[in-house]
Amino acid sequence: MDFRKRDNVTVDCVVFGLDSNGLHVLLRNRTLNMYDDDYPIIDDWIVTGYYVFKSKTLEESADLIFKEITGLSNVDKMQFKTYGNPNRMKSDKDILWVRSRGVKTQTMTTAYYYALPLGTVKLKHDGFKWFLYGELPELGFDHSKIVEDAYEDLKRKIMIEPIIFDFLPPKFTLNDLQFAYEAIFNIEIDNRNFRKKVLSKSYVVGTNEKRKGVSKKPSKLYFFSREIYDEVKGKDYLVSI
Amino acid sequence: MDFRKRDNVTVDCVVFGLDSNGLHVLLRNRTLNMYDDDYPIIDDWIVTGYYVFKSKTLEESADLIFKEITGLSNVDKMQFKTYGNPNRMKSDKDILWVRSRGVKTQTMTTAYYYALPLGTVKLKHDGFKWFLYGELPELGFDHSKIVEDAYEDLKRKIMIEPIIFDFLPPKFTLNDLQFAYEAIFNIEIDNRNFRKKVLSKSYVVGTNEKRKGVSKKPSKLYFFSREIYDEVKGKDYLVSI
DNA sequence: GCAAAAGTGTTCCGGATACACCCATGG
DNA sequence: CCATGGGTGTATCCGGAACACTTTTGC
Repeated sequence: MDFRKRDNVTVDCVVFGLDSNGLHVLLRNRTLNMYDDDYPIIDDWIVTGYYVFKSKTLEESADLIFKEITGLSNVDKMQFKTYGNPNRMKSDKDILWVRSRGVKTQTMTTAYYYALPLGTVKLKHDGFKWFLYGELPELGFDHSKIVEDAYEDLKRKIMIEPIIFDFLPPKFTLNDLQFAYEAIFNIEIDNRNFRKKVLSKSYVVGTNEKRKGVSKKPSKLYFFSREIYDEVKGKDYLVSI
Repeated sequence: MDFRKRDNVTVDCVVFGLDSNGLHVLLRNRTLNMYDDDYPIIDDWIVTGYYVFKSKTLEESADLIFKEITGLSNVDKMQFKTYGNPNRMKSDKDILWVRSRGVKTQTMTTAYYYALPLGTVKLKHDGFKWFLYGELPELGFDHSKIVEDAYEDLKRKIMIEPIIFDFLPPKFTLNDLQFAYEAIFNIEIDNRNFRKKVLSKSYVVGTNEKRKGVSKKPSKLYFFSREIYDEVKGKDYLVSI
């Protein structure tokens, strides 16, 4: 394998996680101490990214990073945009930080996002932290824009691809699913109409199991069948002019 | 300006053009003669692409290429995907051709598409040619896949962004617009329902002008108002779960 | 005056919305 | 037995789909 890196190309991974508090983004602390360990001159947050190895595809490179930070494999991802402005890094902080690492400032980056239930990730150390999407801190580089673009793309794609299920465990209740939509779009949905609509989809399949303990009345569990989805999807192609 | 190139990054431009025959793609002939000028050992077609200059953004690089082949500026474009498989070029032809040009085989490419009325382009020489989308020839590299991806992305985005108007001249008839949809989606649309729907959009604005000569009864001309569109668009955000 | 494309209304159906109460369980 | 979230049905409305004939001009 060719372990050399393409020294001007990186991959960035925006990780979305959902729990009962809402939609989160996983960020990594960016710090730089110059003279005094207690007073970092840089202390903000970034999306995790890294260089692409010459022998790897972009997808493989993204998955390597994702596995590094979450421990997970085989999670769906979406490539949503490539950023190639040679002046992407323009703030003093960005240049300082990048130089301190001995890397280049002229990099382009291809950005991906991942979606998962927040609880499935065990963070390695406190350099990583989940932030509610509505309460993001100051981000380094152009990462505010990247996260925003990821979110916009997510909202779009979620209406035409079954990404929503990536945010949920394999078995979920209809109320879980409704909450996922509500949290991501920041809207309220009528419960009865929602159930009708979801149950009309053949690819949301009921089980005989019930989730107990959490609430008072046990709730029925469903799962998403990708097989059925793949069969059905071509037909209801979105042509509504 | 830094005229050095990023020697492992290119930009590819898929150019879609519409005329009364349907949706076309602009391709460029790829030939290689080795021993005998009359018997090229490579003679197929590719999408136009080129290296990215270190001082340019990806967008600027794409526009340079686009201007080079069409003579046009300020045409909307869509970045739809970045291809980063180090083994993108695997066929003998591809490797032969690339080596003959003294360039690298390990390149990634960020791909854009452009949409315009076919007639606005004056082709410089017969190395370039328009092909009906349904009758594409054999393409070099992974360009069949790229063109296909571009088309899929186009069909998707066209439903949620006003790209359709890029295919038409500034002033167009409702029947032109209908034909554009029909050609791109390869469907038939009811004329009466279509008119009702389009006329309900405030951003399709009627003029007092009529197009004469082409057909028997002169037809009313409309234009697309981006100003009105931008005002209105936020409101009807696609949330239909 | 006729050929050819432009333009126009009404009915019907299905999916979306609005809305309020009973159910099953754990404590 | 009561608190809590789970689960259910109906009436209305609106946009989409189906469908055929008249109008205006060039020749």
